[in-house]
Amino acid sequence: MEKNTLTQLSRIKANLKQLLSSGLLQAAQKLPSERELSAQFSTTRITIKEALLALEIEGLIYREKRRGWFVCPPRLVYNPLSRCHFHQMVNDQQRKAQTQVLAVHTQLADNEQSQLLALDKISQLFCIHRVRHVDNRPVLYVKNCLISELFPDILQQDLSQSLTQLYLREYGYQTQRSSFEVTLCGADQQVASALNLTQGQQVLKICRVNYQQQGTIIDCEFEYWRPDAVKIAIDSATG
Amino acid sequence: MEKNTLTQLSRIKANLKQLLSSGLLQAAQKLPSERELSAQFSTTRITIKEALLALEIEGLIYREKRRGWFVCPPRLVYNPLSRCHFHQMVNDQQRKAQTQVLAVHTQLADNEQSQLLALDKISQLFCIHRVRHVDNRPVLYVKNCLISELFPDILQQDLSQSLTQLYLREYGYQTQRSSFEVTLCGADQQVASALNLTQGQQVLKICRVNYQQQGTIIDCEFEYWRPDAVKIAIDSATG
DNA sequence: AAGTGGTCTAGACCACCCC
DNA sequence: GGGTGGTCTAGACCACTTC
Repeated sequence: MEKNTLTQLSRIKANLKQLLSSGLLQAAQKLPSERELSAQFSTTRITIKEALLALEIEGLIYREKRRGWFVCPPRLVYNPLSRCHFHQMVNDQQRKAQTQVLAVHTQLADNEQSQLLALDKISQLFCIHRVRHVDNRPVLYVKNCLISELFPDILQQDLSQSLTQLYLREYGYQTQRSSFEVTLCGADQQVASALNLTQGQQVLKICRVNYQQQGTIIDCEFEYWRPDAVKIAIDSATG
Repeated sequence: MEKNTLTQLSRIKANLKQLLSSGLLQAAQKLPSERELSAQFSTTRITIKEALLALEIEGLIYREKRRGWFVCPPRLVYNPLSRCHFHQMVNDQQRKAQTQVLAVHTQLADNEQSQLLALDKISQLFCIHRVRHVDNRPVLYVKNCLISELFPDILQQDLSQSLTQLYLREYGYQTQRSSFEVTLCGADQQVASALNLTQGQQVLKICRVNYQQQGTIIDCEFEYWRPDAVKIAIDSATG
């Protein structure tokens, strides 16, 4: 049987949790600095950091690189099978959505992309990199990869809107079916910088492939979410 | 622009990654101890630990409490919408499955359970706690909560088998529809101890509600996965 | 310029696992 | 009983954000 050890760590965690649930701190508000907290709890910064990391794992607080620790706002509820687009989903949940195009380029499909898109020959892709905000916080980095032959001149369009709607309006492609995978991974330089993370911090990765009416592939998408910002919810009835 | 700082940390991570991809270490094999590694890399245990934690986030290695660090075996691919049961899913992926019943008890539904089960009055529940292994590693702690009125005498059955099949065979309840939520959280004492985790380590939580033919609720289920052990994959066509 | 988190050193004791 | 990771101290310098 395990002893019920009362460590510094659990004492600090309990205190901080009480502070968070007391409502003294608003959502997205900054916590005192690590140095201040270590003074208040008469301990070292390393121990404080461990306590903060534990609360981060529980989804109570989040970090912005070299800016500090903040209280988590409520999570966005996200159904990756829903045909509803990002701005509508966010608005439906009484939050404010924003999308910013970071970069657009053409490239040859790499291994991962070729496999997801089921390409049997080397193909040219359009890649669209965007960052999406909820209530002014960047929470999602998303890269869409499209087979360029199927989307002539799409790079001349306004790409900060819903791509799903753009596909339908300009090319007549409607998402009929999609498949996706969810994993956790470390943020690379690009993702980290867009989401104000430290490189290597954990993000939730969703790889999705969209299929149109005839069953052929439209595009594939790589989503990298701040893990504290989202809750995946799926119902087989409403697929 | 960010400077391309070459830290100790990234040096150690790169070296360890090379070691892992070299194939010198087999899946589930133990890494050298933190003290050994800190000597090899001429650094302190804290820095080594940070490097190991980073690799844990990337899903390359995992910990067992006070036993050491190990190489991650390939992930189990899991579709929570599939009607396929655990043992079959694991066998289909050429892995070995095992289920162990930890505890069974009756209790009154708490808030979370009442809400998931859509109970409008205080109800008695059967709760079945089990741990599931893949290739002899405990990777999933699962708690099933059933409304006791609907499942007379179920506690006399062998509960290490598939409950879905038991529901069908003994009571005629077939899962027709299910809904679920995915989040990350810290492991509590029970979960941690069953999965050889340290309390507070991150686990992937899946809350699921199953509905039978007539649309009424069968049970709800709380799954806690070792995050490195699983990859969620869903296809709207095969739902 | 001041303050923040990110990284790092050089130790220590403890609870628990394995032999 | 020896070795492991878990926890903890008391500092330090650096890169970056904010003012």
